[in-house]
Amino acid sequence: MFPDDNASGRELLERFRSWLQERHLPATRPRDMIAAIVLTSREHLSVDGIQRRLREDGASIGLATIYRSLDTLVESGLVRAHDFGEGFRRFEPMHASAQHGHLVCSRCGQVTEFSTDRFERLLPIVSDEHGFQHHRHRVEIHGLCRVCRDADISAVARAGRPR
Amino acid sequence: MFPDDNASGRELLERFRSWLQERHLPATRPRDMIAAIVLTSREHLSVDGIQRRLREDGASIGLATIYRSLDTLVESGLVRAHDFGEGFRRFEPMHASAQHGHLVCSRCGQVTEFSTDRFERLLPIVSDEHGFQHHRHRVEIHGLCRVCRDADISAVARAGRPR
DNA sequence: CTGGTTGCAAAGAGTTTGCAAACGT
DNA sequence: ACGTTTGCAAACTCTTTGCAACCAG
Repeated sequence: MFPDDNASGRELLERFRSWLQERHLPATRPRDMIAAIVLTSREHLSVDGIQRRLREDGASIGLATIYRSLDTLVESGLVRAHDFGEGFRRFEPMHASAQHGHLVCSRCGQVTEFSTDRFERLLPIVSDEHGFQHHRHRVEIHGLCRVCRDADISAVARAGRPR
Repeated sequence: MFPDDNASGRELLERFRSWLQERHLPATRPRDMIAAIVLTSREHLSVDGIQRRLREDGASIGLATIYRSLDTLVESGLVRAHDFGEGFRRFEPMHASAQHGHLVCSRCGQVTEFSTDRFERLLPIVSDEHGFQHHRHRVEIHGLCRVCRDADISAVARAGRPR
């Protein structure tokens, strides 16, 4: 799916630092740590997940700071916020990858990306048909990821066994 | 898009009443009013919107009751909950209409449905490719509806005029 | 220095829950 | 009568905001 190294994450981090510099915004430690975690991640992290990683790195940074840094990152255009209907948001670094949809596991919350190439040409057509000015779209498939699906099958098998 | 009468809404309401009866659950006035509002609506109502309509109908029903009735409605399978990333949920009666996507206006919040016929066959394929067990999907287009788009164009024109 | 940032705590929005009183069957 | 539902208020989760202390340029 992606090359195995996270060169693109590092590059995003550099771009964010430049973005701050251009606007004469200070590159503080908390903000940089948060940016590094979000931008080099391959996951769609939640605020909770970010805080957990920060703690793993031995930093204790307030929640408000995380939220405010994420605002800045979104404003810079290098991060996108998603609401998968879980009751909280997740944040995705804008790697060079093209438009994509999301496969969301309803059980473990894991998010996988998939190419929406085949959909791209249809969406503007649909928008036009309804007089809609298309800004962005969202294509999500909710279900069970491979791991949870297999776990489920085993569970069903166990439950079905005669007692 | 739909026939102009709300026959399908009335039928849903009847089905809900039967559903309650089957499980010996009482058909209370608050619950029935909430069901009637949600099931006969062509809109994707929010809890706030439901409460407003209840007040218009001269009823004062607690928020908790609305939430609990919605739980029941969702459980009955006659209503589906949506999270369009607005910070609250909207509820949609499951009219006989086929699978559909949503056009969500980022300015006024209006939601329009569109047929996803052209997508239907692609989604299971994508799921399979990733070992995913497909339960449901979500196709949304966010942008400006016709009304807000036109308002926007006028505003831009005004702003662009030499002063 | 000076303006932006941080951390904390308090506030805010949407939603859920505990409980006694009221209700439907 | 019985179990369910209701309304209220309190609790809860995620997120935002106010403010004094702090830090980067």
